[in-house]
Parts: sequence; structure tokens; C-alpha cells
Amino acid sequence: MSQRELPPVFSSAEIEASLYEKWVDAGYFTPEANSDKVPFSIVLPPPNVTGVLHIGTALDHTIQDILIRMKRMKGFNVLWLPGTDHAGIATQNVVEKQLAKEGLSRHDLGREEFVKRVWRWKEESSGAILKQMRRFGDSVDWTRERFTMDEGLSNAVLTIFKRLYDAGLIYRAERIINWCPRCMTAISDIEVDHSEDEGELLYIRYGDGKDSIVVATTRVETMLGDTAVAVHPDDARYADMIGKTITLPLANRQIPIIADEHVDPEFGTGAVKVTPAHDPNDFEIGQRHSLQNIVMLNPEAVVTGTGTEFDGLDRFEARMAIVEVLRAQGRIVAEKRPYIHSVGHCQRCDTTVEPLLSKQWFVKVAPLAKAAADAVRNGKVKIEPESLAPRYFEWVDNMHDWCISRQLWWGHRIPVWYGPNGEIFVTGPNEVAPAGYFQDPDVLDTWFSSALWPFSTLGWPVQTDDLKKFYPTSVLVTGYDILFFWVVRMMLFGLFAMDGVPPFRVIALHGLVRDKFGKKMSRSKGNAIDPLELMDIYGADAIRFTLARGANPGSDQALAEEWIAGSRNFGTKLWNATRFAMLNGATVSGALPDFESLNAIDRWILSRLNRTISEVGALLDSYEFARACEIIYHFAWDDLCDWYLELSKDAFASAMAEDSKRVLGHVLDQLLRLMHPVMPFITEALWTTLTGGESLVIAEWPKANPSHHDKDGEKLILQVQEIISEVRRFRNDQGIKTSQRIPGQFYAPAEFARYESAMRFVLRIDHPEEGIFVPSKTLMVGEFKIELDLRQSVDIVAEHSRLSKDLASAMRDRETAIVKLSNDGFMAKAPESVVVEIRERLTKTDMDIARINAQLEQLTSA
RNA sequence: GGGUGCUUAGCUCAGUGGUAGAGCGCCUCGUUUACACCGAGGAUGUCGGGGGUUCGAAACCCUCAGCGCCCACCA
Repeated sequence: MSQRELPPVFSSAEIEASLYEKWVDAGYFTPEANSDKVPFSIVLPPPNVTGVLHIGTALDHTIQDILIRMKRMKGFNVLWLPGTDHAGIATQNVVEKQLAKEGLSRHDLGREEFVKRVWRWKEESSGAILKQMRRFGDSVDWTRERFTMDEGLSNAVLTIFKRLYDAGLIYRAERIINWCPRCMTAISDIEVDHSEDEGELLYIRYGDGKDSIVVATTRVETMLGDTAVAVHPDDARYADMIGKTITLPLANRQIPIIADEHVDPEFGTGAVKVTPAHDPNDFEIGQRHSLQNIVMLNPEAVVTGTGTEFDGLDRFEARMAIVEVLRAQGRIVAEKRPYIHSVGHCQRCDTTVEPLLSKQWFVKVAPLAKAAADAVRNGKVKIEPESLAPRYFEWVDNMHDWCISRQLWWGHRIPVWYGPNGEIFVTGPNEVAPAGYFQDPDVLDTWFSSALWPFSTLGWPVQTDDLKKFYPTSVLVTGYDILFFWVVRMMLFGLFAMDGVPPFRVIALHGLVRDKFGKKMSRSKGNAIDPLELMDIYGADAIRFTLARGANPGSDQALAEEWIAGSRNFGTKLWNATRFAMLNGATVSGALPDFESLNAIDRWILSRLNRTISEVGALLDSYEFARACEIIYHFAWDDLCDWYLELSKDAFASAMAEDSKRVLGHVLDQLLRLMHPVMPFITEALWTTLTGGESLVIAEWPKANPSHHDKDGEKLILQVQEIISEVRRFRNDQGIKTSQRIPGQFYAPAEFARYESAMRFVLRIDHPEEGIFVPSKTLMVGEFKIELDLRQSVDIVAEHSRLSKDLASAMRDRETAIVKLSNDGFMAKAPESVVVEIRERLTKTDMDIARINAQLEQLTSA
């Protein structure tokens, strides 16, 4: 085989560009839907809607792609379902902002033109994100995301809507919903972010004289819509007022005083103003007492139709104006300011959300949520890590009905048509409403269609082969922050549409990326990391490995540039090691030599490799990416580079044995396969050069080889490592330069005699010249002994301090061992293996202490 | 208010019953057949406090303290 040589330095940018082209051209990333291989399907979260790769998105992709690449190497038929990014409000907002720059609003364009414009923007931005993903090594073909709004999905949306409607699970009702006056649409509960804001709590006197009552409020302006004052039925203070009416100031209406259990007598004055059209609680009170609903704000949150001087004022202007008037009238009896309370904000634009009475479409969630909870409770769906399951349950067990209509233009139109006499006609696929009907102008919540993803992308409602083969999907990978938005909803609809079969078997949740101090990243704080910029500096592999290495299931990771630099260093190390190995003849041609015939070091590295493969495989299968990376890292850097290659340098100097060349080639070959999912580019470049193989993407995943397990061998090398460290430490403490060669004698187990020269090489110890060897220092570990002739005297102070430290440590170990062994309880109850281990430890420390004492004595007498 | 997690080396975090770990940082030394994005060596911890269970606890239980996240209609 003709082996190419690796260049001494590598350019990550070049490798990334050329290899990705190679993979795409070769079609490695195209799922083979008709293959007989075991199906593995993975549902991916949406790429970022703004068309920019964020670090959080990068983490998603890292984890997905590790799984995808690994499963493919394991011989699975991998199908991925890239998540929808049809985030209604966000997308619409981006395009509206663009329009605003041109001095236009969506109304200037009209609905049809506006939607076209959004499409255009989406196509442009998805091109940008696709390019970024590819640089990153993502093996998903993100062009599939175009299905988001296409006919296939529309059919699925129509089908599920009609089925839910027919099952009585979709209804239209007048309710208090969260209204964003800027986005001009209803938003669902989870699209509201609550924050502790400064406000004011005002105590206002309604009515006059004896017939007055004081209420407390933070939203004064809503008093224009008040239709009652409520008190607790058992509140003695107000008992005689219940049932009477009172004059509402400013509006000068008579409103009743009612009794309702909801009122907390402890809060404020124990009397509450009731505004059924502008507060969810008040709405319910209003329902119970048949109160009138007075809507006093229009969709832009401007006071309207109250017949007062405040009409035409914005809600916040009105608030100030009303306070002023009330104060002038002497109706404000007390005020707390600032008053910190929880205020809802629109997640997308941060505008204060206004609870508004409005007619909207809802999904009746209770039966669906019950099924979703049961699927996890009875183990049909597994949440990884399990510790996040309570979060899921908390949500599905207490879910409110879901408001699904949005007053937007970008999204799936609600398939409901109204007749001239208020008839309702729901259109399924290929159905047309009767003439004269008009369609509901609203669109569906983003997550309504997104919830269909695991089966709509497979062709549902048609029973396609793909659907049969890949549903339920194997795994959903996403951050825990999206559990409620997307995951729960896929569960609800999946179970409903697919007759109780959940959309995925495993929900694998990862955490969020934070800054180096564990703080949330945000652009305003300036601690956000731009993955693209860092990719330019450190390479895509470094970003990927860093993210993988930090990805403990379900928990956040702190990310600093230093970590990425460390990963880059690791890649470089691997490059240099492979290059060095190849220069010295590492090869993959020919059969791997019989294990028993190999020398101790070769057996050791194979044994370590075997262990590494099985551990990494198990960890990746259980989504323990961080621990898998840790093991890979230490095998490659410590075992392979620091020990195997160092101990082999002596052999390299002459010529490495053929068997060892084959072993080294094998170890690298397997290691590169193992690392490919976490560092795809570097490993591909190295592996194809080393093996001449076509590509790691289609290479087989390494299999552990139990016959290479060699516990005794590993123990022996451990002793080699210890004695070498011991000599190095001695040299260091004595201030002997690394380059200075010392004469010395070796005593080693027979099996290891042939490695004397390797150890001499590493330690820079020469064979003594005949007749003039005067050992002035002896170092021992286990069966190994090394005598050194230092020629000049040993630095007594340094050596004394070194030995004393060793002695103290040995004494401590001995003490704890003795305490344990002389403890009757321990001897009676501890498992035999532990007792044996402690006994061995005691023997060893005894020996060490004797040896160190002898040396100390020798030192002082010298 | 409900749920949930965390507290281990200077920093960020692993470890979940048997002698306290990693990466980065720090100190000393170092151009040796790859690699200074490197090598060798070193220092640093009453594992948040207090109880308990156990022969044995960083780990299991209770409790206190601090921090965080999610959810929730408190005017």
C-alpha cells in the first residue's frame, strides 16, 4: 500500500472545506429509505430562525450529529427529521422590521404579498444557515426544512385539525387571552415571560361617604371596565355591603358589590375591583356572577368606548391621567411605590402583555395531556436524563387549554369557514367550504404544526412505507428549555394521531451553553460567544469537541474560549501523533498479529484500546457525551501519546518490529473511528491517509475485542509507569537536567528485560562503563529496581525532603489500613475483596516504609 | 406559592458506599526522533454547616444556610 505523508502542520479551514464537499458529493448523508438496515430515526430541533448559527444551536447540532454519525457507522439506516423553523411571530417580526426600514407595514403589502415576502426571506436565510451548518460538519441536509409550509404538511394540519374538532377537542370561545399590542396577536401562556417589575399599588375609594369601599390595584386604567367590586363572603367588614351597588368613579356607573371565594381578605383592603374583560380571575368571577364584560381597550391597547375623557389615550398614558384625576378628587387613600410585582411580557418583543377578552380557538388539552403523561409514566417513552421527568410531569399534569389562533399572516390558516348565518364548516384535505362562506382570518400557533413533525414529515396522513418503518422515531434530541414548547406538543398530537403510539422512544435532553462563569449568555451583557468567529480561529472540530465534552445530560455547560483552545490543542496532538506513527511505519495492512505473541507494551495498548472502545460505546449509547469524550481524550493523550509512543521511540530509532507497526496502525485506525463523531474533519483526514480507506463516514464502528483484555499486562505497565515517574521525580528534585545522561543498572521482571532499552531511552540512563559503576541511589517500584551512579554526591537536602514526603504519605496510608483491619465491624461485614485490597495496601506500605527508612539512613550516614 | 437542581482544588465541572479527580490556571525545569497548540515534575481540598444511618459517607437520610432554574391568575 502506498501511504501518503501527512504535512507537518494542517489547516483546519482547508480540511473542513474539502471534506465536506467530498461527503456531500459522495451522497453519504442521504438516508437510504429502502435499506434493510435497522432503522434509526432522530427528530431534530429547529435551526435558528434568524439564520445565524448560535452557540446553543451549535450544541444541538453537535449532539445530534454525534448520534447520527455513530449510528450510521454502526450500520443503522439513519433518517433525520429536521425540526420546523416556522416560528410564526419571530419570523413575521423579522420581515416586518425589514419592511419598517422601507417605511412600509404589512398592511401596505397585503396578506398575499406579505407571505411571499416572508418566503423569500426564509429561502435566503436558510441558505445562510445551511452553509454555516455545513462548515460545522453537520451531516443533516437542512434543505428538508422547506416542508415546513408545503402541501404535505398542510394536509397533515388540515387532517389533525378536523379530527380534533370532530372529537370535540378543538373549540372556539371567548376567553381572556394574552394579547401583545405590538405584535397585535394573541399569544399562548408560555410565550409570556414574567418579570418582577416596579409598579405602584394604589388604594382607591369607590363610592362616597358611608357607602364607599376602598380597593387596591396596580392597573388603575382598567377601572373604566369595572363591573363589580368583590369581597370575601365571610369578611365581616363588608358583610352589610354585599348586594348593594356603588358608584364607579370617573365612569359614573353603578356597580354591584358581590361576594366571591376567590378574594383574599388578607390582601390590601380585602375588596377587589372586578374587570372581567381584562383579567383572567375577574373573568371567572364575572362568569360566576353573570357580570357584564366591558372591553375598554382596543387591540392597540388604546382606551376606547368608555365615554370618558380618557378615550384615545394609550393604556399607560391613561393610567397616569386617571391617577391624576383621582388624586384631585381625593380618592387615592394610600399608595405603595415602588411596588414590585410580576408583569407579563411578550417573549418576542418584550412589550407588556395585556390580558384581553377575545374570541379564540382552543385545544382542549386534558385528555391529550393525560395520554402524554401516561406514555412516560408507563415507560413507553423514556426521558434522558430521568431527573428531568418531574419537570415534564409538572407541565402535562397541570396544562391549561391551549390557545391556538394567532392574528398573524405568516402561518397555517385556520381551516374554519363561517357561513352567512354563523354556520361553521371545518375543511379537511381536499374539502371546499360552501359558496358564500368566508375563512377565519387567523393562523395557527407555530407549535400546532410543529407538533406534527415526527409523522407529518413521514407522509402522514398517508400510510407511507417511511411512516411504518420510522414511526415512532428512535430519539428526539433537544435542550430542556424547549420541553414545553415543542416536545410536549409533539407528544400530545403524536399519541392522538397515531392511535396511542408516541412520537419517539427516547427524549434526550441536553442543557444550555453558558459563559465561563456559568452565567447566561446574552448579547447585551457582551458575554455571548460567536461560534463562527471561533470556528475561524480554532476550527470546527475544536468547537464540536468542546461542546461534546461539556455535554452532561440535562445540565448546563460553562464555555470559555480556553476550552476551545484546549480542544484545538488536542486535535493538533492527534495530528502530530498520527503523523509521527506513520513516519515510523504504522500500518493497517495484513492481519493483526496473534495477541499472545505480542510483546507486553503492544498487548497493553491493545488492552487499553479494548477497554476504551467498550466504555465509549456504552457512554454514547446512554447519551453521556462528556464522559465519552473524557475517556477518548485520556486514551489518546495519556496512553497512546505519553506512554506508548514514548516507550516506542527506542524501537523507532532502529526499526520498529513488524508486529508493533501493525498494532500501532490498528490502534490509530480504531481510535480515529471512535473519535470521528466528535471530531469529524481531522479524523477523516488522518484516517484516509493512514488506511487509504474511502471515508470514516461509511467506515464501521469499532468493536471491543474481549480477547485483548489483559488485566495482568495492564498492571505490569502500571509498574513501568510508576518506576519511570519515580526516576523522573528523583531527577527533577535533584535538579538533574533532562538532557544529562546518568549511568545506571536495571533490574526488571524477565518479561520486561527487553524493554530495558526503551526505559533507558526515556529516562536517559546509560549502561555503566565496566568496572567503575558505583551505585549512589536505588529506586524501586514493585518488581522493578534501578540503581544510579550519580558520579557526584546526591543533593542530600533535596533528597531528604523528597523521601520524608514519601514516608509521611506511606505512614498515613499504613495508618488508615491498620485502623480498618483492626476494626471488628469492618472485618466482619466488609466484602472479602475489599479486605484483601486493604491487606495488600498494608503490605505495600510496610515495604515502602522500610525501603524509605533505609534510604534515609543511608543518606544521613553518607 | 408549587416543582426542581446545585453547593467538591484559584476557575469551570466530573465522581453517587471502600486511600478525593479532570481540564484550564499556578510554580519549577526542559529544544530529547512527532507535537512549545509540547514534554517532565510540583503545589493546592476539614467535598456548604450541623445531625443521623453504616464496619466505612463527598456519595444514603434528616435539618439549616446560600445560589440557580422552571412553572403559577394573587388584585
